[in-house]
Amino acid sequence: MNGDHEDRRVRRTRRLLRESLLALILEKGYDKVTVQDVLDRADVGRATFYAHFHDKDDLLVSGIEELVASLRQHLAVAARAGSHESHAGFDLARALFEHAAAHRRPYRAHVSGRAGAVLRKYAHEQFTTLLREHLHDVASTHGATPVVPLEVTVQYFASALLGVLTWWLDNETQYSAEEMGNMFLHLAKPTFAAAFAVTADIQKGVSSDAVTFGKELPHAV
Amino acid sequence: MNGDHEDRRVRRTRRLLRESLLALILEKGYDKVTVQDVLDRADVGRATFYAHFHDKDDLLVSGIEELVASLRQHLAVAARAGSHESHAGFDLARALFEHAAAHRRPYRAHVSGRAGAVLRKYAHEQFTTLLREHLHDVASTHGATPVVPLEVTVQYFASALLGVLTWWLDNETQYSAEEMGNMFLHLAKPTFAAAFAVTADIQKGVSSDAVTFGKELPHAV
DNA sequence: TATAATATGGAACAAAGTGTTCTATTTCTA
DNA sequence: TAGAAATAGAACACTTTGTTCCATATTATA
Repeated sequence: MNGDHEDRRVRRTRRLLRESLLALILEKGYDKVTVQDVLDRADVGRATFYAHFHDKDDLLVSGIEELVASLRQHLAVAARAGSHESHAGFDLARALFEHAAAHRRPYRAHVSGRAGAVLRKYAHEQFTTLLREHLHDVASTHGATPVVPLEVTVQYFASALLGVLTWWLDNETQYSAEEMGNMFLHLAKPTFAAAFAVTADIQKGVSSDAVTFGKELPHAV
Repeated sequence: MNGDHEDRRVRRTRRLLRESLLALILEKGYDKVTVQDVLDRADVGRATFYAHFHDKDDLLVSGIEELVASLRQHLAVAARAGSHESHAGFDLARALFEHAAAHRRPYRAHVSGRAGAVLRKYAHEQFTTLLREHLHDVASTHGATPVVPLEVTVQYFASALLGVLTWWLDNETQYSAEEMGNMFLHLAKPTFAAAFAVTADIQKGVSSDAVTFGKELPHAV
């Protein structure tokens, strides 16, 4: 059987390349790093590089995938732990800041301003996917009807979260992960309430001033 | 007197170069556009290009500056018009979406996902600067004390706004500028309230559950 | 441990792009 | 119209990219 284990040389090469790129991003920013830089730093031959990765972007993405996997796992644990209190696992944000604090180096390289356009886009996609699933769940579980098109809310939250996180990563942190998480939640929660109309409340006529936007609901035009 | 007027040839050259870059960004995305592409499209000589701009980024930034100037003017007008109603010119957002709708092409090229890292960063800086000034004004005018560090709120709003705008630009719009502005405000307003504690209310003890974050206020730690 | 498989290093390569310099020519302003 | 200034074009050295070939090394495994 071999299925699972790569050749030791392969593992070594890929690890060296990923680590070198990471270090170089932190030093010069992704856009200014050349393949040659990575080769020199990793002390790996040119032909070898192209045997493993199609180009610089490919290496970059490969590097972040393990970080994303690690984050997803961390979030899953956090979701299970806190699902009964507060806003139904809404402390995903808190968990994210914790995870970022625990893996500050890769986060700075891959999420902050030092990262290139490729990764910012990738990170944004990860966040929107996560939030889309989450909001969808919450909506159907709590019988909440979107007042604003769900996708707009998703983009809104994902961008705000990514933006605050990026700022925190790029500015020598004066706030702890916990503080950041709490601040974000404090800002986000009221919006969360505004984005959905709880069906029960509507029946009570409480949400009389709730306006519905977009074309999702027929009577809204 | 010459002071104001550039040589007609200079105007023509710069205009051609900017327009060519704009068109090429929309076709291929900024990162894949080469100086040679711009030269060919504009039918301008290589030496001429480098007589005017230091490099591709320089041309890019020069191109966006007139857009920003135009936006600032539009916002100033909107602020004057609506300063008495609603949240003290908070409909800056509405005005932004209007402006973006009126200048869709340059917005798509310079703000959306097709733009490079350079411009995203530039746009983010413009937004934060604008918001920072605005929130500062509102805070001092209305005697509102930040509950969350002002810079965090700035980053939060700027990112959310830029994110929603980008999404709107990149996805063949099904929503009008007015709808987008209204949706954004609907999401943002509650957060705005949560970000500040109005001094008058504090004296009445209404904000008893307001938590203060960060190290800005001495008693918060 | 011997061997067959395979990953690596190094060099050489064409292709594409960058930014500079020089000169002849065209176009502008005054 | 004349002098000033901008432009086109070509040639240049330089950097980076991605590929190919082959000798050498390391590895898994029988």
